[in-house]
Amino acid sequence: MYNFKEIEKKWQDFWDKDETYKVEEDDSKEKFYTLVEFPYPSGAGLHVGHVKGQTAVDVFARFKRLKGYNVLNSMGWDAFGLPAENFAIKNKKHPGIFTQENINNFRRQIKSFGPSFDWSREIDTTDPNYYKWTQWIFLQLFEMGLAYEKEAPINWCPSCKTGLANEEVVDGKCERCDSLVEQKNMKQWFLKITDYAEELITDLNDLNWPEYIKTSQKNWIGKSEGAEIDFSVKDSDIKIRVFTTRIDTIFGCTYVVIAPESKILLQLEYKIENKDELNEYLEKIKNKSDLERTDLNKDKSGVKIEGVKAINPFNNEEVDIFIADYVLASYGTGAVMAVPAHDERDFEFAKKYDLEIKTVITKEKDIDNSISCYTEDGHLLNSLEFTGMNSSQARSRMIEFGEGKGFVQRKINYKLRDWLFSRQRYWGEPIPIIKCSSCGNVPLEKSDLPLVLPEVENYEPSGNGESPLANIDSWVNVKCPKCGGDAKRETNTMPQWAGSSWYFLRYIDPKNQEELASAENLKKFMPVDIYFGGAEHTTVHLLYSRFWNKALCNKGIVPVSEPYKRRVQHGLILAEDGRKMSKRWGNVINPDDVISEYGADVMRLYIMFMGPYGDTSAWATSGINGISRFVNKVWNLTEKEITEDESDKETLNILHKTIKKVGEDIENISFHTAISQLMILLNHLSVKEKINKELVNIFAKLLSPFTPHLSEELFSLMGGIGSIFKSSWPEYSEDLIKDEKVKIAVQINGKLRDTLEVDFDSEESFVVELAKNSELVKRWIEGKDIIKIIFIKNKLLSIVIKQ
RNA sequence: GCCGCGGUGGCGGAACUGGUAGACGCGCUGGACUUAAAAUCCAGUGAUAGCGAUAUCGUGGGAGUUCGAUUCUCCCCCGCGGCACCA
Repeated sequence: MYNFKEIEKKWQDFWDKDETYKVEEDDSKEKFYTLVEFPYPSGAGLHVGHVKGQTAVDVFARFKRLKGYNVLNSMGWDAFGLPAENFAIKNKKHPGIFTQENINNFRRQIKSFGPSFDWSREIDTTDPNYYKWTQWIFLQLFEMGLAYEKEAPINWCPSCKTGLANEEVVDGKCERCDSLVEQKNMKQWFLKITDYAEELITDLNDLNWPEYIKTSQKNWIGKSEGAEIDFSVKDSDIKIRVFTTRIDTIFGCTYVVIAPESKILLQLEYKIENKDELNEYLEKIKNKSDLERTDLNKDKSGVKIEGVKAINPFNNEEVDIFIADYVLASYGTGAVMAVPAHDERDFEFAKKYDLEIKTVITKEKDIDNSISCYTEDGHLLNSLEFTGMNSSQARSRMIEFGEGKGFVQRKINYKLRDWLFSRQRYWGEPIPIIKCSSCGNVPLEKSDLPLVLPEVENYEPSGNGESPLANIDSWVNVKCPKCGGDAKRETNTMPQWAGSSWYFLRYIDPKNQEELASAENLKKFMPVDIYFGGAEHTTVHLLYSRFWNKALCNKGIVPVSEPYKRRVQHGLILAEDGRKMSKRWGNVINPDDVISEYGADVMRLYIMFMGPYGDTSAWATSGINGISRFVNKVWNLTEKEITEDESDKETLNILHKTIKKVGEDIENISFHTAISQLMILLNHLSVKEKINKELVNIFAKLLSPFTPHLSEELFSLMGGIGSIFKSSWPEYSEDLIKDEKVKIAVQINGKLRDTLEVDFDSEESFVVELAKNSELVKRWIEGKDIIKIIFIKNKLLSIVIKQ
């Protein structure tokens, strides 16, 4: 019986002492940078989901090491965050204490399943030596004009008492605590991610990422190309600028709509005749929650502005102006031209308020067949000189025409908003800015970093938009570094996403005191060759960190514009009952328990065997038993007679097929099929009485990415010296993969009637003769005309007969 | 609504550029070992009919292309994920 407890411990100790996974200084070897998302060290401990990602990166890293690469594979802690802070509030203890305890527990748990991380490079985002550089990067962004302060309506979570980025609001609720998010006007720090919107889209093209992640990111950034058109307000100099992607429908515009929060209203104010009615409406809107406002099913409402008319510059027609909350102030210009005949929303609104609907696009040329709303492209009607053109033609002609006259501008809009970057909480990186009444926002000097998070008495957020740091007068009140006058520190902290936006750079040179990482090392190791992680980061972390990397690249700090060459995401592991694992259901699988019952190798192998890596699958105790059987059977090979005698041809054939398939499958992240091939090989070997020593060695190597402890033990039993991971991946021989005999399928009119065993590469004439003599075939073709014979070497013979 | 992915035995899932559907694992059935059980080992296992050789059906449904379709084309149904009043 395989004693996993003893053997796993033995090799884990060996790896620690041997520093087996330390990145080598050897420059002759090509680098390979494997990365897995570093965990937030929660109080709940390691989840099997973490194990899945960390095992996958480990399989890949070990494989690449054996393939001769100098592999960088490390681990760290994304340790700022709300749970630690909430713990601190409740227990009146520093969140760092709780965080350290959790980190220690996570480290122990991760080490207990034996992944090959270079622990000498471990990082922790809450360590001042780390966040010094997070702050430094902020200052670079500030210097580049990419970090700015602005008073704006922001997403505010009343329960977490902090502002949130757009990416942290899901269905109008706080991603963390599910409270309804409110809009609050506050002066806040933003990062100008929108400057990179275009690059963030186009550079996706060259990345080896799953298509669905690319589309998700594109959708999130939401590029749309169109034009801005100026409508002038009758009897005034005021212009209302609208954004549209469908300038081809301009002649169907029967009114203009302004968002309730739009600043244009102030300009128009002196002309408005129904101010009371408008104010009443605005008041009503204000009281609606964001969720209510964006509910698609809600009735559209609005109010006509009396006394003011807008003029369509294309035909000089006068149209009415409305304010309505179906138009968003935050997108485009905050105003739209309404074309009810060709836009669903405008159509709905026009129906409700009985407004004119004017058809200008038809599906078929010159035929007005539209009864309701037609939103597709088509041919123009009633559009003066543009009549008869198709939509796309009309769009470019109209833009040219309008640009010539000065009332149209080509414009690209993005849904992506700037990243709200300040949080009114304690447990985050302090923003390294001093606010001086005469000099404005003054950045700290590099030599003043890290700006260490000070001790406070009370970790509770004030709720009034100030972080707990604001209460420490001695920390807040400083002299302005520029003018020497009285000044105050910025008291907001950075969001949790900050530390994780660049951690992959720090692994490369984690102890560097002078730079975030040396240029030389960055050049050597960037980009990350393969990045494993979870689906929840498709549009948040992945987008933020690409942005930071791009900004740093523009500053000449990072040598590559895209940080992650290849991205692989894993599917969830559900509980045995098919539900999500949760304390509430009491169905959580704790890796500690699995390891003590079955061993680390069995857990790793099982998780990799559960199904396709990207798929969701449910934990099955019976399944893990099967893997346990497999591991014991592998061990039983050592009880056979180990010889130097050569293996038989069939064995070599299967062995070499396995070498080929396991290598290819690991490369393609098809771990479960790699393992099934290893099972096929084992099933073949299990019935033998004697077994070749070298064959055991090769088998151990093929298994080693999945079951490193077992493989080390086998390797050393077979006389290997040192770690198996310092050896090399076996090569396969094409000759040995070829089968000597092959089975050929014989089909008659497409139906399988017989299989013939023949020599490899047998000729058509030979196989046809053989088939014609087969009783099973004779039965079907006797007395029939053969119309056609299709022969594919080593595969099949298809005979077509006349019925 | 839009975009993306998927639907294969009792279950997880295999199947290369169209070429023997169901690899591998689980489960189940029978047998060996055992006083017995567990563990282990051996054999079987898509459905239907047949003692069997074998035949027919079979990859969500319907049509099509083809000697041949899980794979390609069109239509439809269902499930999952993302986005969603973005003009």
